[in-house]
Amino acid sequence: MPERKPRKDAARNREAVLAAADALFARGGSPDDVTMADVAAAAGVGKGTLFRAFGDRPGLLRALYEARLEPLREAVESGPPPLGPGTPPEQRVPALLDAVLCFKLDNRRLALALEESGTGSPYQAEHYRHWHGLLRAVLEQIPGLSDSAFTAHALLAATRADLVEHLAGPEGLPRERLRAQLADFTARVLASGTRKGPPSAEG
Amino acid sequence: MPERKPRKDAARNREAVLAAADALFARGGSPDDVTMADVAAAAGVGKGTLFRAFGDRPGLLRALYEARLEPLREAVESGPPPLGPGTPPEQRVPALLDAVLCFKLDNRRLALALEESGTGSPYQAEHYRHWHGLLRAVLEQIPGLSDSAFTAHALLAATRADLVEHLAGPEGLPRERLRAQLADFTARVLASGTRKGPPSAEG
DNA sequence: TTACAAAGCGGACCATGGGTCCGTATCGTC
DNA sequence: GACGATACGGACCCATGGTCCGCTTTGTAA
Repeated sequence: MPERKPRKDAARNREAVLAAADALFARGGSPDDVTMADVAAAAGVGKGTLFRAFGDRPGLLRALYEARLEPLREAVESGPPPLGPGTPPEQRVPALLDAVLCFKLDNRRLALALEESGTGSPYQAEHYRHWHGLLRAVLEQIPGLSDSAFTAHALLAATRADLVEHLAGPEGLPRERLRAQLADFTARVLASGTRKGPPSAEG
Repeated sequence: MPERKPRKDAARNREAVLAAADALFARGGSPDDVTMADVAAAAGVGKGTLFRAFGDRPGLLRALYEARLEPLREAVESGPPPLGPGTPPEQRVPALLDAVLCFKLDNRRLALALEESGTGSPYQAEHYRHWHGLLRAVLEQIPGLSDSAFTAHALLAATRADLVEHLAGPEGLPRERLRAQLADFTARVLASGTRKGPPSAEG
């Protein structure tokens, strides 16, 4: 089932919808002020088209999110340090968390929309499992840390979209300050496992 | 405005609604399978009554939650150690987090319903601010910890209802194991501060 | 006990937004 | 150019939160 390619009008419409949705979510305001009808109208297509292309609202959000996430995913899977695979765990963990945080800062409304409008728990989502699995694996390589799975959950929880939104905007902490605080927190969690010298808290 | 007391049928109905909602949410299944109409029907009252008493859905959830939370709040505000005020911060922080975790374990569906069906972000909720403020104040008394506010957020994030639900059930980690993991994580966060000066890159 | 206003009741009703359906238009192939 | 497959689009459906208002209950005061 090598999924035969879509017709070209279908492809065009798909792109139009993604672009429109992107623009709408970018505009400030609560994510669920953006209705599916709004998106369809902004894209210049009918609701039927929208739903056929993405299945349902979470599907659209997911598609958007994945698209935005792609570069980061690539950087993590096959990029240079400190994100890429060739990085010592002690540096890679904070780098990963910082990257996630920055991503959520850069895509606040979208991340928010996805987490709150998701099909049930965000923890079911494929992309969460991906990040959690990765982080867990890296944590596992750091000696002196037990419960990598839980630690990964707990660290990722500190980057949840609604928390980030609460802290960062509007009129909240500046970006760099938030990054520093997360880095500090991460360092504390990692430091306690390793007995020896300071892990050079800088990423 | 010394809010004159409600009529007794109103009081009775309010209780009936709370009891019914409690029972309905306790029954397994997704929290939003429980509609307001369901609650009204189960309580044997009309929808109008329900909405007059609680304003809206989040209002009902909040009322239920607060009621359940009351004993814990009391234990924290004026109970004996390790929850009460007379406890050294190093012991009180883990005790508080453990209490929150246990509470969410004991009231999973309800906590879930509240967090996901809340009016926007859970971080706006009065009860969150309460816990955060308290935890932050206690953390502040521990030397060597910077960014108490962020630390409090991050620690509380590890007890979020959907994460707890994801980990604990169904067929998940047993209660004691989860508690142990959270305790361990908390200890790691606290331990790292007491060793030396602040390693942070930003103050 | 009766009278009567204020408080409360309840369920028909409304608005909104996600999701479906199907007659019509477009595509792409022969 | 013709014809089947694919896609379009917006009218339509329906669940659910929330409102409205004529009727009932309660509490009080004569």
